[in-house]
Amino acid sequence: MPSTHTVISDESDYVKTSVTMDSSVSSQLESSLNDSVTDGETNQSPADSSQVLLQTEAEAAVVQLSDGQTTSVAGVIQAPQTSVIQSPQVQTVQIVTVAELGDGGSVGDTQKRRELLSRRPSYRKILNELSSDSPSVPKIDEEKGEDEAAVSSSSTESVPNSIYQTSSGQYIAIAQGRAIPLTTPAVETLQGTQTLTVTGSPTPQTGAAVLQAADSSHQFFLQGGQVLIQAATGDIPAYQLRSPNSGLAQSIVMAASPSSMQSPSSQHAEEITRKREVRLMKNREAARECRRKKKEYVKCLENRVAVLENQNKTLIEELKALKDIYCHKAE
DNA sequence: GAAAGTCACCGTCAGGCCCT
DNA sequence: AGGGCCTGACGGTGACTTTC
Repeated sequence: MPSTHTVISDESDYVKTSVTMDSSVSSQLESSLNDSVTDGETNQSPADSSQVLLQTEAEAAVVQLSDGQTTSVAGVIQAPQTSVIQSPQVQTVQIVTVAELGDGGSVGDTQKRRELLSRRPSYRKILNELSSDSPSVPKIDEEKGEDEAAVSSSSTESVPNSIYQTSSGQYIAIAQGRAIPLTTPAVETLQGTQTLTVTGSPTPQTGAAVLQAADSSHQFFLQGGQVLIQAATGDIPAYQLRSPNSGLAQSIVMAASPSSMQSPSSQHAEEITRKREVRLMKNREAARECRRKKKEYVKCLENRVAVLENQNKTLIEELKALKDIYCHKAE
C-alpha cells in the first residue's frame, strides 16, 4: 500500500469538488510525461490514425471519454501517440476518493500528510519542468500575465501589483518589488461608494488610467477601468481594486483609519505596521497566485488523466485487434 | 420562505524551501 | 543566518441549491 499523497488537500476548497490522488498517480503522471517526452522520437503509426481518438487542435485535445462522450481539454500534458507495441509500459491511473482516505484521519496522519505536502515542489516548478519537456504544456509565467504585460510600454510606466493604503492613510503601489507612494488627485462620491479617481486616462475608451506617484517619478496604469473604491464603512475602511467590467474585486486592502492612527510611538510603530501591511498584502497576492497555479495544475492533471485513460483504452483495443490477427494467421 | 447544505473564493498564519 | 517566496491549513463569507 503506497503512502497516500493528497494532491488537492485544502479540504475547505478542493476536496469537496475534486479528487485526491494516490502518490503514485502524480508521480506516474509526471513520470509518464517524462517517459513520453524522452520517447518522443517514437514514430506515429499513420496506419492506425483512424484508431487514435486523440486529436490535437492547437493546444486543445479532443478526448473521447469512456462513457462515449467527447470533450475538449486544454493544457494537456500529452504524450506523442505511439503504437501499443512500442509503448514499454502502460501507465495506470488510480484515483482514490476522499471517502476512501477518510478512515484513518488521525492527528498522526495529518502530520504525515503535512510533511508530505510540505515537501512538494511548487506548481510553477512542476509545470515549468513539464512544459520545458513538453511544448503542449502551458507555461506559467514567472511574472505577469499577458494582459498585464501588454499594458506597460513606457519606461516611466509600470504596472503595480496592487495599490493600497498604508496605516498613515497614504496610498502606495507595489511595483517591481518596492512600495511607491501615490498621490490621490481627486475623490468623488458615486452611488454611496467613495471612489478614488485617477488622473486623466490616455485611453479612456479602454478604461485604462494613470496613477501618478507622489514623487512624480512613477506612473501606473490601472487597467480595464479598475478603480479603487471604498468597500466598507466603519472604523477600518477597506478598499478594493475593482474592475467595472467584471464587478469582481481583485484585491481587498484593509487599512486603519488615518484618524485612528495617532500613535504615541508614531514613526516606529508606523513603520512596523506598514511593513506588516506590505507583508500581508504580498502574501495575499501570493496566495491568490498560488491558488491560480494550483487550479491550473489540477486541471492539467485531470486532463492528463482523461488523455491517459483514453490512451489506455486505445491501446487495449489495438492489442485486441493484433491478437485477433495473430490468431487468424495461426489457424 | 427559512434553514441547512454545498461550493467557490478569500485572507491569514505557519512552516518549509531557496537564494543571497 | 536571514529574508522572501510558496503553499497547506484554517476559518470566514457570499452565492446558490436542496430540504422541510
